[in-house]
Amino acid sequence: MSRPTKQSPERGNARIRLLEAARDVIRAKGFAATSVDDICKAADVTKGAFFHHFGSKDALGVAAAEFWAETTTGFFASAPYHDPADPLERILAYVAFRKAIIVGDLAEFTCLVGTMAQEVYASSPEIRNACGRSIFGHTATLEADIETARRDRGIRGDWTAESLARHTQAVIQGGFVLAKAGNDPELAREALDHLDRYIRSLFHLTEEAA
Amino acid sequence: MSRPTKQSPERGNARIRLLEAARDVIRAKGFAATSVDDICKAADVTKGAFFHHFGSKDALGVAAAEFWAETTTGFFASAPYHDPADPLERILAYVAFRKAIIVGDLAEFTCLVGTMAQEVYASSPEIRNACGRSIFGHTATLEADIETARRDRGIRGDWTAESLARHTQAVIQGGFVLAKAGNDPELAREALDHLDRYIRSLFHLTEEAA
DNA sequence: TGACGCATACCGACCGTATGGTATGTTTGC
DNA sequence: GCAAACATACCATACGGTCGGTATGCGTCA
Repeated sequence: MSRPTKQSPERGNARIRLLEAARDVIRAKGFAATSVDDICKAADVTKGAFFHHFGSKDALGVAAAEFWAETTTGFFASAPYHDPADPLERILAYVAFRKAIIVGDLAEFTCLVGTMAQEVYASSPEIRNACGRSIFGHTATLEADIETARRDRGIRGDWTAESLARHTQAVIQGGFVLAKAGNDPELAREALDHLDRYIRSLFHLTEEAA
Repeated sequence: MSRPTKQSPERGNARIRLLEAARDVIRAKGFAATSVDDICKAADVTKGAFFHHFGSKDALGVAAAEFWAETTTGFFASAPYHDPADPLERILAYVAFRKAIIVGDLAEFTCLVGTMAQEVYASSPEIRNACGRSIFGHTATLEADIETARRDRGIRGDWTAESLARHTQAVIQGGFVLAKAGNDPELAREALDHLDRYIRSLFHLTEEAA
Protein backbone atom coordinates (compact mmCIF):
# COMPACT_ATOMS: atom_id res chain seq x y z
CA MET A 1 0.00 0.00 0.00
CA SER A 2 2.86 2.30 0.76
CA ARG A 3 5.08 4.10 -1.66
CA PRO A 4 3.36 3.36 -4.94
CA THR A 5 6.09 5.35 -6.66
CA LYS A 6 6.86 3.35 -9.77
CA GLN A 7 7.18 5.89 -12.52
CA SER A 8 7.81 9.59 -12.27
CA PRO A 9 4.19 10.62 -12.88
CA GLU A 10 3.48 9.23 -9.44
CA ARG A 11 6.19 11.37 -7.96
CA GLY A 12 5.28 13.42 -4.96
CA ASN A 13 2.39 11.10 -4.34
CA ALA A 14 2.83 11.11 -0.59
CA ARG A 15 2.69 14.88 -0.47
CA ILE A 16 -0.68 14.99 -2.18
CA ARG A 17 -1.98 12.15 -0.06
CA LEU A 18 -0.86 13.98 3.06
CA LEU A 19 -2.57 17.17 1.96
CA GLU A 20 -5.79 15.35 1.16
CA ALA A 21 -5.65 13.49 4.46
CA ALA A 22 -4.94 16.73 6.31
CA ARG A 23 -7.92 18.34 4.64
CA ASP A 24 -10.26 15.54 5.64
CA VAL A 25 -9.02 15.01 9.17
CA ILE A 26 -8.68 18.69 10.04
CA ARG A 27 -12.15 19.42 8.74
CA ALA A 28 -13.53 16.85 11.13
CA LYS A 29 -11.32 17.33 14.18
CA GLY A 30 -9.85 20.80 13.83
CA PHE A 31 -6.21 21.67 13.35
CA ALA A 32 -4.96 21.57 16.92
CA ALA A 33 -6.73 18.34 17.78
CA THR A 34 -5.30 16.66 14.70
CA SER A 35 -1.94 15.05 15.33
CA VAL A 36 0.74 14.47 12.77
CA ASP A 37 0.28 10.77 13.33
CA ASP A 38 -3.43 11.09 12.59
CA ILE A 39 -2.64 12.60 9.23
CA CYS A 40 0.06 10.05 8.50
CA LYS A 41 -2.26 7.17 9.26
CA ALA A 42 -5.02 8.64 7.12
CA ALA A 43 -2.56 9.14 4.27
CA ASP A 44 -0.98 5.75 4.87
CA VAL A 45 2.53 7.08 5.06
CA THR A 46 5.03 7.34 7.87
CA LYS A 47 6.18 10.30 9.88
CA GLY A 48 9.42 10.35 7.95
CA ALA A 49 7.51 11.15 4.79
CA PHE A 50 5.58 13.84 6.55
CA PHE A 51 8.62 15.71 7.75
CA HIS A 52 10.36 15.14 4.48
CA HIS A 53 7.67 17.16 2.73
CA PHE A 54 6.76 19.62 5.46
CA GLY A 55 9.12 21.31 7.84
CA SER A 56 6.63 21.36 10.68
CA LYS A 57 3.00 20.84 11.52
CA ASP A 58 2.38 24.55 11.06
CA ALA A 59 4.00 24.41 7.63
CA LEU A 60 1.56 21.67 6.71
CA GLY A 61 -1.25 23.92 7.91
CA VAL A 62 -0.13 26.61 5.51
CA ALA A 63 0.29 24.09 2.70
CA ALA A 64 -3.14 22.62 3.42
CA ALA A 65 -4.72 26.06 3.18
CA GLU A 66 -2.95 26.72 -0.10
CA PHE A 67 -3.91 23.30 -1.39
CA TRP A 68 -7.49 24.09 -0.43
CA ALA A 69 -7.30 27.37 -2.30
CA GLU A 70 -6.02 25.65 -5.44
CA THR A 71 -8.50 22.81 -5.48
CA THR A 72 -11.53 24.93 -4.65
CA THR A 73 -10.53 27.49 -7.26
CA GLY A 74 -10.51 24.73 -9.84
CA PHE A 75 -13.74 23.28 -8.53
CA PHE A 76 -15.64 26.55 -8.67
CA ALA A 77 -14.10 27.64 -11.95
CA SER A 78 -15.52 24.58 -13.66
CA ALA A 79 -18.87 24.70 -11.86
CA PRO A 80 -22.04 25.20 -13.92
CA TYR A 81 -23.13 28.41 -12.23
CA HIS A 82 -21.06 30.40 -14.73
CA ASP A 83 -23.36 29.38 -17.57
CA PRO A 84 -26.05 32.11 -17.49
CA ALA A 85 -25.38 35.04 -19.77
CA ASP A 86 -26.67 37.59 -17.28
CA PRO A 87 -24.24 38.43 -14.45
CA LEU A 88 -27.00 38.69 -11.86
CA GLU A 89 -28.25 35.29 -12.91
CA ARG A 90 -24.73 33.97 -12.40
CA ILE A 91 -24.61 35.42 -8.91
CA LEU A 92 -27.89 33.82 -7.97
CA ALA A 93 -26.74 30.60 -9.60
CA TYR A 94 -23.64 30.75 -7.43
CA VAL A 95 -25.76 30.97 -4.29
CA ALA A 96 -27.94 28.13 -5.51
CA PHE A 97 -24.83 26.11 -6.27
CA ARG A 98 -23.42 26.72 -2.81
CA LYS A 99 -26.69 25.46 -1.43
CA ALA A 100 -26.78 22.46 -3.73
CA ILE A 101 -23.38 21.19 -2.66
CA ILE A 102 -24.42 21.05 0.97
CA VAL A 103 -25.02 17.33 1.06
CA GLY A 104 -23.75 14.44 3.13
CA ASP A 105 -21.77 14.71 6.29
CA LEU A 106 -20.80 18.05 7.79
CA ALA A 107 -17.08 17.42 7.34
CA GLU A 108 -17.65 16.86 3.64
CA PHE A 109 -19.05 20.25 2.75
CA THR A 110 -17.78 22.66 5.40
CA CYS A 111 -14.87 24.97 4.79
CA LEU A 112 -11.37 23.94 5.83
CA VAL A 113 -9.92 27.42 5.87
CA GLY A 114 -12.87 28.90 7.73
CA THR A 115 -12.47 26.33 10.46
CA MET A 116 -8.72 26.73 10.63
CA ALA A 117 -8.84 30.51 10.61
CA GLN A 118 -11.12 30.50 13.65
CA GLU A 119 -8.78 28.21 15.52
CA VAL A 120 -5.33 29.51 14.78
CA TYR A 121 -5.88 33.18 14.04
CA ALA A 122 -3.98 34.16 17.18
CA SER A 123 -1.53 31.25 17.41
CA SER A 124 -0.27 31.08 13.86
CA PRO A 125 -0.35 34.20 11.68
CA GLU A 126 1.10 32.20 8.79
CA ILE A 127 -1.79 29.77 8.72
CA ARG A 128 -4.29 32.54 9.34
CA ASN A 129 -2.97 34.54 6.41
CA ALA A 130 -3.03 31.50 4.16
CA CYS A 131 -6.66 30.95 5.15
CA GLY A 132 -7.42 34.59 4.54
CA ARG A 133 -5.92 34.46 1.08
CA SER A 134 -8.03 31.45 0.25
CA ILE A 135 -11.27 32.99 1.48
CA PHE A 136 -10.82 36.46 0.07
CA GLY A 137 -9.36 35.12 -3.13
CA HIS A 138 -12.60 33.23 -3.59
CA THR A 139 -14.84 36.17 -2.80
CA ALA A 140 -12.93 38.19 -5.37
CA THR A 141 -14.15 35.85 -8.10
CA LEU A 142 -17.68 37.16 -7.51
CA GLU A 143 -16.90 40.84 -7.57
CA ALA A 144 -16.84 41.38 -11.30
CA ASP A 145 -20.28 39.87 -11.81
CA ILE A 146 -21.72 41.84 -8.91
CA GLU A 147 -20.26 45.09 -10.16
CA THR A 148 -21.44 44.46 -13.71
CA ALA A 149 -24.92 43.53 -12.57
CA ARG A 150 -25.06 46.61 -10.42
CA ARG A 151 -24.13 48.91 -13.27
CA ASP A 152 -26.27 47.15 -15.85
CA ARG A 153 -29.30 47.58 -13.69
CA GLY A 154 -28.48 51.00 -12.37
CA ILE A 155 -28.60 49.88 -8.78
CA ARG A 156 -27.71 52.52 -6.23
CA GLY A 157 -27.09 51.87 -2.57
CA ASP A 158 -24.41 52.32 0.02
CA TRP A 159 -22.75 49.00 -0.61
CA THR A 160 -19.94 47.91 -2.87
CA ALA A 161 -19.48 44.80 -4.97
CA GLU A 162 -16.51 43.93 -2.82
CA SER A 163 -18.49 44.09 0.39
CA LEU A 164 -21.40 42.10 -1.01
CA ALA A 165 -19.00 39.44 -2.25
CA ARG A 166 -17.51 39.24 1.22
CA HIS A 167 -20.97 39.09 2.70
CA THR A 168 -21.80 35.99 0.70
CA GLN A 169 -18.83 34.35 2.35
CA ALA A 170 -19.88 35.59 5.78
CA VAL A 171 -23.31 34.03 5.34
CA ILE A 172 -21.83 30.79 4.08
CA GLN A 173 -19.31 30.57 6.91
CA GLY A 174 -21.92 31.53 9.48
CA GLY A 175 -24.23 28.90 8.10
CA PHE A 176 -21.51 26.32 8.62
CA VAL A 177 -21.04 27.41 12.22
CA LEU A 178 -24.73 27.06 12.92
CA ALA A 179 -24.89 23.74 11.11
CA LYS A 180 -22.12 22.42 13.30
CA ALA A 181 -23.56 23.85 16.49
CA GLY A 182 -26.95 22.38 15.71
CA ASN A 183 -25.58 19.31 13.98
CA ASP A 184 -27.93 19.93 11.09
CA PRO A 185 -26.86 20.79 7.54
CA GLU A 186 -30.25 22.34 6.88
CA LEU A 187 -29.19 25.31 8.99
CA ALA A 188 -26.50 26.10 6.41
CA ARG A 189 -28.98 25.85 3.56
CA GLU A 190 -31.40 28.07 5.41
CA ALA A 191 -28.80 30.82 5.65
CA LEU A 192 -28.31 30.66 1.89
CA ASP A 193 -32.04 31.07 1.34
CA HIS A 194 -31.87 34.35 3.23
CA LEU A 195 -28.83 35.36 1.22
CA ASP A 196 -30.67 34.67 -2.01
CA ARG A 197 -33.59 36.77 -0.80
CA TYR A 198 -31.25 39.58 0.19
CA ILE A 199 -29.48 39.69 -3.16
CA ARG A 200 -32.80 39.69 -5.00
CA SER A 201 -33.95 42.61 -2.88
CA LEU A 202 -30.76 44.55 -3.56
CA PHE A 203 -31.39 44.13 -7.25
CA HIS A 204 -35.14 44.79 -6.95
CA LEU A 205 -36.08 41.31 -8.04
CA THR A 206 -38.46 40.96 -5.12
CA GLU A 207 -41.72 39.63 -6.38
CA GLU A 208 -43.79 39.76 -3.20
CA ALA A 209 -43.82 36.55 -1.15
CA ALA A 210 -40.76 35.21 -2.89
CA MET B 1 -3.00 35.64 45.70
CA SER B 2 -4.26 32.12 45.94
CA ARG B 3 -7.25 30.91 47.80
CA PRO B 4 -8.86 34.14 48.96
CA THR B 5 -11.49 32.04 50.73
CA LYS B 6 -11.97 33.83 54.01
CA GLN B 7 -15.72 33.95 54.44
CA SER B 8 -18.31 31.84 52.71
CA PRO B 9 -19.36 34.54 50.17
CA GLU B 10 -16.00 33.95 48.52
CA ARG B 11 -16.69 30.26 48.26
CA GLY B 12 -16.25 28.70 44.89
CA ASN B 13 -13.98 31.51 43.85
CA ALA B 14 -11.56 29.28 41.98
CA ARG B 15 -14.33 27.79 39.90
CA ILE B 16 -15.45 31.17 38.61
CA ARG B 17 -11.89 32.25 38.01
CA LEU B 18 -11.26 29.08 36.04
CA LEU B 19 -14.35 29.63 33.92
CA GLU B 20 -13.41 33.22 33.19
CA ALA B 21 -9.86 32.21 32.38
CA ALA B 22 -11.11 29.42 30.14
CA ARG B 23 -13.35 31.86 28.32
CA ASP B 24 -10.50 34.28 27.66
CA VAL B 25 -7.83 31.76 26.75
CA ILE B 26 -10.04 29.55 24.60
CA ARG B 27 -11.37 32.54 22.70
CA ALA B 28 -7.82 33.43 21.78
CA LYS B 29 -6.23 30.01 21.25
CA GLY B 30 -9.13 27.66 20.65
CA PHE B 31 -10.17 24.77 22.84
CA ALA B 32 -7.80 22.05 21.70
CA ALA B 33 -4.75 24.30 21.71
CA THR B 34 -5.53 25.46 25.22
CA SER B 35 -3.97 23.25 27.87
CA VAL B 36 -5.31 22.75 31.35
CA ASP B 37 -2.12 24.34 32.64
CA ASP B 38 -2.76 27.39 30.47
CA ILE B 39 -6.13 27.87 32.11
CA CYS B 40 -4.76 27.25 35.59
CA LYS B 41 -2.03 29.82 35.10
CA ALA B 42 -4.47 32.39 33.76
CA ALA B 43 -6.79 31.73 36.71
CA ASP B 44 -3.88 31.64 39.15
CA VAL B 45 -4.86 28.30 40.63
CA THR B 46 -3.27 24.88 40.54
CA LYS B 47 -4.20 21.80 38.65
CA GLY B 48 -5.56 20.32 41.83
CA ALA B 49 -8.20 23.01 41.96
CA PHE B 50 -9.03 22.47 38.31
CA PHE B 51 -9.75 18.78 38.66
CA HIS B 52 -11.51 19.36 41.92
CA HIS B 53 -14.10 21.46 40.14
CA PHE B 54 -14.16 19.78 36.74
CA GLY B 55 -13.92 16.09 36.08
CA SER B 56 -12.03 16.52 32.83
CA LYS B 57 -10.98 19.07 30.27
CA ASP B 58 -14.09 18.24 28.27
CA ALA B 59 -16.25 18.80 31.33
CA LEU B 60 -14.72 22.24 31.64
CA GLY B 61 -15.57 22.85 28.00
CA VAL B 62 -19.21 22.11 28.70
CA ALA B 63 -19.17 24.25 31.84
CA ALA B 64 -17.49 27.09 29.94
CA ALA B 65 -20.21 26.99 27.29
CA GLU B 66 -22.90 27.04 29.96
CA PHE B 67 -21.15 29.84 31.79
CA TRP B 68 -21.03 31.72 28.52
CA ALA B 69 -24.74 31.17 28.01
CA GLU B 70 -25.53 32.51 31.47
CA THR B 71 -23.34 35.59 31.31
CA THR B 72 -24.32 36.57 27.78
CA THR B 73 -27.99 36.09 28.60
CA GLY B 74 -27.64 38.55 31.44
CA PHE B 75 -25.60 40.91 29.32
CA PHE B 76 -28.10 41.05 26.48
CA ALA B 77 -31.12 41.12 28.77
CA SER B 78 -29.90 44.34 30.36
CA ALA B 79 -28.72 45.88 27.08
CA PRO B 80 -30.38 49.10 25.87
CA TYR B 81 -31.66 47.72 22.59
CA HIS B 82 -34.84 46.62 24.33
CA ASP B 83 -35.89 50.23 24.92
CA PRO B 84 -37.80 51.07 21.71
CA ALA B 85 -41.54 50.51 21.92
CA ASP B 86 -41.80 49.16 18.39
CA PRO B 87 -40.64 45.54 17.99
CA LEU B 88 -39.06 46.20 14.60
CA GLU B 89 -37.15 49.08 16.08
CA ARG B 90 -35.92 46.73 18.78
CA ILE B 91 -34.72 44.25 16.18
CA LEU B 92 -32.80 46.92 14.33
CA ALA B 93 -31.48 48.22 17.63
CA TYR B 94 -30.25 44.72 18.38
CA VAL B 95 -28.30 44.62 15.13
CA ALA B 96 -26.89 48.08 15.85
CA PHE B 97 -25.96 46.96 19.33
CA ARG B 98 -24.18 43.88 18.03
CA LYS B 99 -22.24 46.16 15.73
CA ALA B 100 -21.47 48.65 18.49
CA ILE B 101 -19.91 46.07 20.78
CA ILE B 102 -17.38 45.06 18.15
CA VAL B 103 -14.49 47.01 19.61
CA GLY B 104 -10.99 46.21 20.76
CA ASP B 105 -9.18 42.99 20.16
CA LEU B 106 -10.74 40.11 18.26
CA ALA B 107 -10.65 37.81 21.27
CA GLU B 108 -12.65 40.33 23.25
CA PHE B 109 -15.76 40.43 21.10
CA THR B 110 -15.86 37.14 19.22
CA CYS B 111 -18.08 34.28 20.30
CA LEU B 112 -16.71 31.55 22.53
CA VAL B 113 -19.36 29.00 21.69
CA GLY B 114 -19.17 29.67 17.96
CA THR B 115 -15.46 29.04 18.00
CA MET B 116 -15.75 25.94 20.16
CA ALA B 117 -18.61 24.48 18.16
CA GLN B 118 -16.55 24.66 14.97
CA GLU B 119 -13.64 22.91 16.62
CA VAL B 120 -15.21 20.13 18.63
CA TYR B 121 -18.44 19.40 16.82
CA ALA B 122 -17.18 15.98 15.81
CA SER B 123 -14.91 15.19 18.76
CA SER B 124 -17.13 16.11 21.66
CA PRO B 125 -20.90 16.00 21.25
CA GLU B 126 -21.31 17.20 24.84
CA ILE B 127 -19.45 20.43 24.22
CA ARG B 128 -21.08 20.85 20.83
CA ASN B 129 -24.54 20.52 22.31
CA ALA B 130 -23.72 22.97 25.09
CA CYS B 131 -22.56 25.43 22.43
CA GLY B 132 -25.69 24.81 20.42
CA ARG B 133 -27.91 25.48 23.41
CA SER B 134 -26.12 28.75 24.02
CA ILE B 135 -26.39 29.92 20.43
CA PHE B 136 -29.95 28.86 19.73
CA GLY B 137 -31.08 29.95 23.17
CA HIS B 138 -29.88 33.41 22.26
CA THR B 139 -31.52 33.46 18.83
CA ALA B 140 -34.79 32.49 20.50
CA THR B 141 -34.78 35.79 22.40
CA LEU B 142 -35.30 37.59 19.09
CA GLU B 143 -38.13 35.50 17.75
CA ALA B 144 -40.99 37.13 19.62
CA ASP B 145 -40.11 40.62 18.37
CA ILE B 146 -39.64 39.40 14.83
CA GLU B 147 -42.94 37.58 14.82
CA THR B 148 -44.78 40.54 16.35
CA ALA B 149 -43.24 42.98 13.88
CA ARG B 150 -44.14 40.69 11.05
CA ARG B 151 -47.77 40.49 12.07
CA ASP B 152 -48.07 44.16 12.99
CA ARG B 153 -46.90 45.16 9.56
CA GLY B 154 -48.63 42.45 7.63
CA ILE B 155 -45.43 41.16 6.14
CA ARG B 156 -45.75 38.10 3.97
CA GLY B 157 -42.89 36.05 2.67
CA ASP B 158 -41.59 32.53 2.76
CA TRP B 159 -39.54 32.97 5.87
CA THR B 160 -40.29 32.45 9.53
CA ALA B 161 -39.35 34.48 12.58
CA GLU B 162 -37.35 31.52 13.79
CA SER B 163 -35.31 31.29 10.63
CA LEU B 164 -34.65 35.03 10.50
CA ALA B 165 -33.54 34.96 14.13
CA ARG B 166 -31.14 32.16 13.27
CA HIS B 167 -29.96 34.07 10.25
CA THR B 168 -28.90 37.02 12.40
CA GLN B 169 -26.67 34.61 14.26
CA ALA B 170 -25.32 33.15 11.05
CA VAL B 171 -24.34 36.60 9.83
CA ILE B 172 -22.76 37.47 13.17
CA GLN B 173 -20.81 34.23 13.34
CA GLY B 174 -19.78 34.48 9.71
CA GLY B 175 -18.63 38.04 10.31
CA PHE B 176 -16.42 36.77 13.10
CA VAL B 177 -14.90 34.14 10.86
CA LEU B 178 -14.07 36.72 8.22
CA ALA B 179 -12.76 39.14 10.82
CA LYS B 180 -10.39 36.48 12.08
CA ALA B 181 -9.33 35.36 8.62
CA GLY B 182 -8.66 38.94 7.58
CA ASN B 183 -7.49 40.03 11.01
CA ASP B 184 -9.80 43.03 10.77
CA PRO B 185 -12.82 43.68 13.01
CA GLU B 186 -14.32 45.91 10.37
CA LEU B 187 -15.21 42.80 8.39
CA ALA B 188 -17.58 41.77 11.18
CA ARG B 189 -19.19 45.20 11.27
CA GLU B 190 -19.58 45.15 7.51
CA ALA B 191 -21.57 41.92 7.69
CA LEU B 192 -23.93 43.54 10.18
CA ASP B 193 -24.50 46.45 7.83
CA HIS B 194 -25.73 44.00 5.24
CA LEU B 195 -27.90 42.31 7.82
CA ASP B 196 -29.44 45.63 8.76
CA ARG B 197 -30.17 46.34 5.11
CA TYR B 198 -31.69 42.89 4.66
CA ILE B 199 -34.02 43.22 7.62
CA ARG B 200 -35.16 46.64 6.47
CA SER B 201 -35.92 45.22 3.04
CA LEU B 202 -37.91 42.35 4.53
CA PHE B 203 -40.03 44.90 6.37
CA HIS B 204 -40.22 47.26 3.41
CA LEU B 205 -38.27 50.00 5.13
CA THR B 206 -36.02 50.38 2.12
CA GLU B 207 -35.82 54.02 1.32
CA GLU B 208 -33.78 53.90 -1.88
CA ALA B 209 -30.03 54.27 -1.43
CA ALA B 210 -30.20 53.42 2.26
C1' DT C 1 -18.62 28.74 74.20
C1' DG C 2 -15.29 26.07 72.57
C1' DA C 3 -13.24 21.74 71.30
C1' DC C 4 -14.11 18.36 68.02
C1' DG C 5 -15.07 16.20 63.59
C1' DC C 6 -16.05 16.46 59.01
C1' DA C 7 -16.86 18.10 54.37
C1' DT C 8 -15.19 21.11 51.04
C1' DA C 9 -11.66 23.86 48.69
C1' DC C 10 -7.42 23.78 47.19
C1' DC C 11 -2.31 22.50 46.71
C1' DG C 12 1.72 20.39 44.37
C1' DA C 13 4.31 16.44 43.19
C1' DC C 14 3.94 12.68 40.32
C1' DC C 15 2.61 9.27 36.30
C1' DG C 16 1.75 7.23 31.71
C1' DT C 17 1.17 8.46 27.35
C1' DA C 18 0.94 11.00 23.14
C1' DT C 19 3.01 14.50 20.70
C1' DG C 20 6.09 17.17 17.52
C1' DG C 21 10.33 16.56 15.83
C1' DT C 22 15.05 14.20 14.56
C1' DA C 23 18.67 11.10 13.02
C1' DT C 24 19.79 7.54 10.30
C1' DG C 25 18.91 4.01 7.15
C1' DT C 26 16.93 2.17 2.71
C1' DT C 27 14.76 2.20 -1.72
C1' DT C 28 13.76 4.29 -6.30
C1' DG C 29 14.40 6.63 -10.56
C1' DC C 30 17.34 9.11 -13.60
C1' DG D 1 26.13 6.78 -8.31
C1' DC D 2 23.62 10.40 -6.75
C1' DA D 3 19.73 12.93 -5.17
C1' DA D 4 15.17 12.75 -3.93
C1' DA D 5 11.48 10.00 -1.68
C1' DC D 6 10.35 7.58 1.63
C1' DA D 7 10.74 4.25 6.17
C1' DT D 8 12.08 3.15 11.08
C1' DA D 9 13.63 3.89 15.54
C1' DC D 10 14.15 7.05 18.74
C1' DC D 11 14.04 11.41 21.85
C1' DA D 12 12.50 15.26 24.89
C1' DT D 13 8.74 17.35 26.31
C1' DA D 14 4.11 18.63 27.27
C1' DC D 15 -0.10 16.95 28.07
C1' DG D 16 -4.36 15.23 30.71
C1' DG D 17 -5.15 13.17 34.72
C1' DT D 18 -4.18 11.13 39.67
C1' DC D 19 -3.14 11.13 44.41
C1' DG D 20 -1.95 12.11 49.00
C1' DG D 21 -1.96 15.94 51.69
C1' DT D 22 -3.27 20.59 53.99
C1' DA D 23 -6.10 24.46 55.26
C1' DT D 24 -10.54 26.45 56.20
C1' DG D 25 -15.18 27.04 57.52
C1' DC D 26 -19.25 25.07 59.71
C1' DG D 27 -22.39 22.21 62.38
C1' DT D 28 -22.67 19.95 66.76
C1' DC D 29 -22.83 18.68 71.32
C1' DA D 30 -21.09 18.76 75.85
